[in-house]
Amino acid sequence: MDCNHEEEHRFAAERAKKNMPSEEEVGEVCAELKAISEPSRLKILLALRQGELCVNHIIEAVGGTQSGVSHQLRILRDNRIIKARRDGQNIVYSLADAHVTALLELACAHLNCEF
Amino acid sequence: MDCNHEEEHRFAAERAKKNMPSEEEVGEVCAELKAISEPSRLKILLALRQGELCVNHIIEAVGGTQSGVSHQLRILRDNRIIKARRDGQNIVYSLADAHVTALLELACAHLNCEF
DNA sequence: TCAATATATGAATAACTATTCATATATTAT
DNA sequence: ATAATATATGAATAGTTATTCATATATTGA
Repeated sequence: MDCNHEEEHRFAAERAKKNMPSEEEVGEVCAELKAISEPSRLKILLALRQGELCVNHIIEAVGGTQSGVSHQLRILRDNRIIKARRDGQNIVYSLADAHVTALLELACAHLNCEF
Repeated sequence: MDCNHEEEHRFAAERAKKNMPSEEEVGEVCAELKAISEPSRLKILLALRQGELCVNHIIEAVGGTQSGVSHQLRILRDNRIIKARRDGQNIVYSLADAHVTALLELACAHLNCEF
């Protein structure tokens, strides 16, 4: 279990241990990332980069069933990735904030999906 | 199934559909994000922000079993989130590139884990 | 070559999650 | 009030994934 590396490694290990965020904090960041990390949900988010959309427009853009999309929307909403407002019969969804937008752009940056 | 919203919504829906990346592209981005989005793996990545670490140092920093950590390391390596080099008996891991570092920083940005 | 150490891996299980189906709620128009 | 439309939700299932245990591989030193 011992490591004969240079001193710098041991220091890095100690710093890492000392600075490791709590389980709770790690869990929060993971929950946010995980909400983004599923194809069906990522597609919804990519669609919303064009601007706010009501549910049937989202379904048009990403495909899938009404129920399925609605379930994914709930997960995204619960994780504050998107926000909803009612407009008559429709519920209109949009990206929650600039932080989410930035995450999306960075995630796509190394692909050619620069739309 | 029809939506009586303003014109701008319909345009957004059409743009979204037209610009939606392929299933394959979406899958690639998701795979990368998903690799980051598990507590055990995120902790490994946070530890590696301090600099390269060999496996037993990683175990020290994040906790868990040798086997468990090794399995997570493989997933991170397969997804090119981290890279490995051998140094004698040890394998030394580090973050793969600046893109990963940027993703991590952004993911943590809205928490207080600014270490 | 043998023992010791460090790391990896296959298989099994248990926990988690996406999807589907059926149904419920809420809004608008008649 | 009723019908029609839009959206949400609970339950069930099927697929996925993390974790554990046992074992394998690779490197070093004796």
